[in-house]
Amino acid sequence: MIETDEDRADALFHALADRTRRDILRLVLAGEHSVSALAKHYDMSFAGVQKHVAVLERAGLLTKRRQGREALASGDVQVLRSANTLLSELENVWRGRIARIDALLDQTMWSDQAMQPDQTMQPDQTMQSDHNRPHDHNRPPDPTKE
Amino acid sequence: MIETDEDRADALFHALADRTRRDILRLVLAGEHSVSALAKHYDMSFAGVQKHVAVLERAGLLTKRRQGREALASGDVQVLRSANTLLSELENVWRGRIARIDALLDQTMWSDQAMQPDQTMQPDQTMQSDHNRPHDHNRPPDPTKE
DNA sequence: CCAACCTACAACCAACGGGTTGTAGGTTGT
DNA sequence: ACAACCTACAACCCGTTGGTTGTAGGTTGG
Repeated sequence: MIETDEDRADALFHALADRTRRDILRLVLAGEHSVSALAKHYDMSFAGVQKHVAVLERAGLLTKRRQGREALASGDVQVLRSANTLLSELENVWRGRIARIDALLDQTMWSDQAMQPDQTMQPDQTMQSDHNRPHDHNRPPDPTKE
Repeated sequence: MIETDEDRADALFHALADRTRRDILRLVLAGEHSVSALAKHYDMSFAGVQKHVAVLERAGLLTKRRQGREALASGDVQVLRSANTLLSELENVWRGRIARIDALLDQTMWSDQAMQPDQTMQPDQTMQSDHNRPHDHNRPPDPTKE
C-alpha cells in the first residue's frame, strides 16, 4: 500500500473537511494540547475527539508526543502549507500553460484506470504548450485577454 | 437552513478530498467541458461523473451553463482562492496573530455572502481557548525568531 | 495501595458517500 | 419524424465515517 501523493491529498482535504477537526487544528496550531484537554472543548465523547485527532494525525496535520500519561498534540504548519501548495497548483492550471498535464491526460489511458495521476505533484515546468489535442475543442482561458 | 461559513468550508474541502473531483476541477479550470466530455476521461459511469460534478458545483468550485443539449462546466478560480484563504487563516493562528479580520477586510472572499467579522466558530466555544489553559503557557511559535 | 486520570482500542450503530443501473425528458442532425 | 445524444434524477448497493459505549492498561498523586 504505497502512499502516493494523491492519497496524501485525499487525507489532507478529508481531514480539513470537518469543522470540529478544523477547530481542533486551530487549537493545536496555537499550542500543545493533551487529547483530553481538547475533548473538553466539545460536546462530544472523549473517544469521538480522539478519533478526530487520529484523522488529523493520519493526514500529518498534527503530531502527538507522549509525556507521562498524556498525549500532547501540536499542529504541523508545514503540512498545512503543502495543502496550500496543492491549491496553488490547481490555480496554476487555471492560469493555463501547464502543457505537461494536458500531455499526460492525452497519453495516459483513462480507458483502463481513472486515477493514477502522480502528475501534478512534481513542479517540473516544461512549458511547451501545444494544445492540438484531438478531442478537446475547448479553449483554455487566455489570461492575456481577461 | 442558513449556509454558514463553516458549511461552505465543509463543502469546499470535502469537494477537494476526492482525486477524481480534483482531476475534474483541473479540466474545468483549464477550459469549459461538457459533462459527457468530462465523463469520457474516467472509467466510470456517466452518472458517477455527474455526481462528482454536482459536488463540485455545490461547493461553488464549478459553474454550469446550459448551451443546447449540453451543460458546459467551467471552474471558478475565486472560490478556489477562498479555500486558500481559509488555510492561510489557519496558518495565521499558528503565527499567533489574530489577523483573520484583517484578512477578511483585505481580500474580499465570499463577497456575495454574509461574512461578518463575528464569525462564531462552532460547537460551543469560540477559539479563545488559550487564555484559560491552566498549565500551558506555551507561546505559539514566534515567526520573528525562526 | 488505591483512586483518579489519561489514553488506546474494539464493537456497534445510523448516516453519508461513491458507485451502479434505470428511466425520462430535452436537443440535434439527417 | 426519428434516432442518437446529453442531461437530470431516482433507487439501490455497500463500504466508510462520525458518533456512541465499554473495556483495559499505563501514570500520577495521596
